[in-house]
Amino acid sequence: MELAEAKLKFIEAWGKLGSEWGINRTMAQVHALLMISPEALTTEEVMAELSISRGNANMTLRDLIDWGLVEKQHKTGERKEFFYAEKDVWTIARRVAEERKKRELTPIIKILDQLGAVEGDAKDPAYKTFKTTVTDINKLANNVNKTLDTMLKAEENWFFGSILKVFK
Amino acid sequence: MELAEAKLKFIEAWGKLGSEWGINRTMAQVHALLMISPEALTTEEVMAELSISRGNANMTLRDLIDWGLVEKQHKTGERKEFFYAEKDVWTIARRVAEERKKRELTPIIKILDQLGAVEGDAKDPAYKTFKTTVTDINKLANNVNKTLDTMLKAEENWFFGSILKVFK
DNA sequence: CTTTATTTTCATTTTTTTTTGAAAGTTTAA
DNA sequence: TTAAACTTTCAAAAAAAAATGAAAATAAAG
Repeated sequence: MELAEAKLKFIEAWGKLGSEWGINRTMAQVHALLMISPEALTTEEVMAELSISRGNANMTLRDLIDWGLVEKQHKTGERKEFFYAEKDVWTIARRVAEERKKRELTPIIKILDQLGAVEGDAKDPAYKTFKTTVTDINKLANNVNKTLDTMLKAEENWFFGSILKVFK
Repeated sequence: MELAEAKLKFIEAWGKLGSEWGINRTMAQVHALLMISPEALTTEEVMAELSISRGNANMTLRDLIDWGLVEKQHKTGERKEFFYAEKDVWTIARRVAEERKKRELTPIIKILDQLGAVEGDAKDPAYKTFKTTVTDINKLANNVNKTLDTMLKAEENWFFGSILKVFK
């Protein structure tokens, strides 16, 4: 396969995967494009490569910066801004985990805590089932939370090395 | 908080979480409703509780069955079908992991394998960056794959018990 | 069979999400 | 200053996703 073709396929696949996980397809595609670019790109280049509008490129790049996956660079003599993507996959995975934890896990745990305080008749099956389900989900969420905390502090090696042996 | 209010909040929160993770909001809500129902519900009941159409309820319930999260039940003397949700959170987590692995992880690994075979000049930075990025993502994906395999075979205890101590 | 209850399908409509592009805003350099 | 280069915003348009509902299909009962 040619590089040009492979690039297109990678961008397409990454975009699809992103959209399956609730991430805007274009954002995932811009991320893919920058990940495989050795050099930082300008907004113009991103627009041209992916055939997207200026507004879209700008907003998407800002979102990627908010996710900690892309950084703005300035080149001396150049007036334009350049965008460069983090390329270490372990760092990428950690940043994504960190953001989703903050944006989604923490809020849902807060709600589950509130719902755990529901009042009702201990003999009512509807009450019992509700309470048990919410409590169990809360426990699981807290375990995921703790595991992520550990993971976020850990070294790359944690995942690529020893961890797997523990479960053999 | 009253049970009725708590139920609504739970259904709403579960629907929101689902949509953030690429799962149709209504599907997540139907799942939430069934998880907190001690008894299996009919299509009619699901329609009424969530104010959704028959077609929507039917398709959503079928999807939940495909995900292995809900089962159809038949009651003697009753002609209607009843729907009952798995309530063990560890089983739910496993089923979801299993399905997403099959639907998303396996396909992307296949593509990454193909892209790893890209031909090019070993001195071209564009080629090098592409190759490195794709290879690294492939390695990570394979590690996630292996970890999931282990997890899927493991006991509930794996997650709720010992595992966390390993990382202390 | 025939009727009736129930489930499924899918073309159409509605809603939600994403994208566009032009105007407004900002920064830099002369 | 002023003007050109560049970035950001956001109302409107387009596209994508989800929901509706009535007709078709299926299944059970008489």
